[in-house]
Amino acid sequence: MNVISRTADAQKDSTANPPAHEVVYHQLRDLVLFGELAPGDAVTIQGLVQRLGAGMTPVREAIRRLIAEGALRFQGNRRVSVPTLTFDELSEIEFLRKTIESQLTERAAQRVTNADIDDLSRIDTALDAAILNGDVRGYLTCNYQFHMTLYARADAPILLGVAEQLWLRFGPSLRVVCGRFGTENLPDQHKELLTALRSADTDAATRAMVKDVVQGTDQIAQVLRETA
Amino acid sequence: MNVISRTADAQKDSTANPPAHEVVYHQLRDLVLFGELAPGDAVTIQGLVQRLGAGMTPVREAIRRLIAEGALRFQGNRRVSVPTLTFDELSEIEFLRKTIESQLTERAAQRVTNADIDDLSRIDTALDAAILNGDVRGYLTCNYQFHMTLYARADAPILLGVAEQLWLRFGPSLRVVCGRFGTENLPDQHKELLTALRSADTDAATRAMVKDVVQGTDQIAQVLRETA
DNA sequence: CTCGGAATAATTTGATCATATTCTACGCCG
DNA sequence: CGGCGTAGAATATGATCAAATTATTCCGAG
Repeated sequence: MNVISRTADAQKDSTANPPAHEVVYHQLRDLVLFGELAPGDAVTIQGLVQRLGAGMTPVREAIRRLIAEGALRFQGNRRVSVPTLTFDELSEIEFLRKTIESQLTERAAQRVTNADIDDLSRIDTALDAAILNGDVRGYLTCNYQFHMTLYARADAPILLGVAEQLWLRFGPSLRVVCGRFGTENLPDQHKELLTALRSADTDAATRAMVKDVVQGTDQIAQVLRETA
Repeated sequence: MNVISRTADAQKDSTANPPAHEVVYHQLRDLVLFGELAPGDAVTIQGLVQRLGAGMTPVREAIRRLIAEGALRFQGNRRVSVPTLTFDELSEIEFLRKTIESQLTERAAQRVTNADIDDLSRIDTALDAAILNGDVRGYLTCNYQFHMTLYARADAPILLGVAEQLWLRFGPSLRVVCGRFGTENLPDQHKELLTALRSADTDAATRAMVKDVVQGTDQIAQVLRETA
């Protein structure tokens, strides 16, 4: 039957080893997203070949892909680097995040189940723990996971893709923010958001999300001001 | 002096031959954007190697880049194809285009010079000629050029980049629209837009742009409805 | 004699290609 | 109808070529 072959395929897919360029892409993506690479850092092919123990071709493809997504910047001469945000770019990002992520929150709020909210709660608990321990990497990953888990419920792949791209753009700067302010007073409107979700208050949820976005953007802006 | 060496460099840059992967990228991009490739068409590496007379590596990179931009779709098995839009995706695109392109129009309207408006006028004239002649390719390129020339004045690189990605997503479907309706009654709120720009009426300009977006989206939706 | 600057040499890195390997899909045979 | 083998395309590697930045050296001026 079709069902059997489908199951066989699914099993095969889960067992399938993902292609190298995919693996390298995700590794490099996380490096950018969680601030392992600082703004302005040079990204060389051969450096990544050694760092990740991969071949040249997969590394090349991963870099191209991340350039297309705005996570890396092609400097005209053949050099590639992690972009440094300008004020103007940051305000563009703020505008886009406010419209897109509030839309994602609105749609997600209408679709979340109790199990979803419990998942989000668990992530938020881990996030709090990371803040207490001063675990910057943990904070960044949990925060990202919290937002993306919620947005995944919005059932809007294109909006989600754009949102992911925006996060890639300010990821490196966010790491700098943590280094500057410490993990104590970082934006966390998650409690407010969770209670809004539990009471199915869509408006309150989107308001909380916008607050979270603005707060995060402001902190990055402050660091930019100091650096300049 | 520094000035002299800089000028020499600039001259060298203008003469510089662009790398092959860049050339292939733009060729393939135009193929998608102007509907040379229909939705659902398979995109093979070797097919492009022959069609464009390029090497494998540049073609690979161009394809990856366009996949990252949403212009092509990776089908899980190693196949790549031109995506077919769904209704849900189309409505996401409409939402994003309305917010982003109206924002771009607003910013551009505050910055355009008379020379810019004259440029836009010229493009619009060429567009009208293409419509009269039933020149689909000419219509598509002029229409794209009209919008992007305006948006370039907005001085907002990130917004512009997202807008370009969205155009890549519905480019193939737009070609189908032309094949279905002919070029006669295609969306063209450009006259209204131009007069608004001339009188520096920002609100009227953004209203005209939103109308243009909605009209285009509706026609695609109609074709999708018929195809399904 | 020392210092600054420009031209050039050397090293590093990116771009491209030819080739081997692996995986998918299709067709054939049991 | 299902499993196996083959064909063909995509993936990945390493070598080779080209470009750019860096380092060095040489010359002239102070």
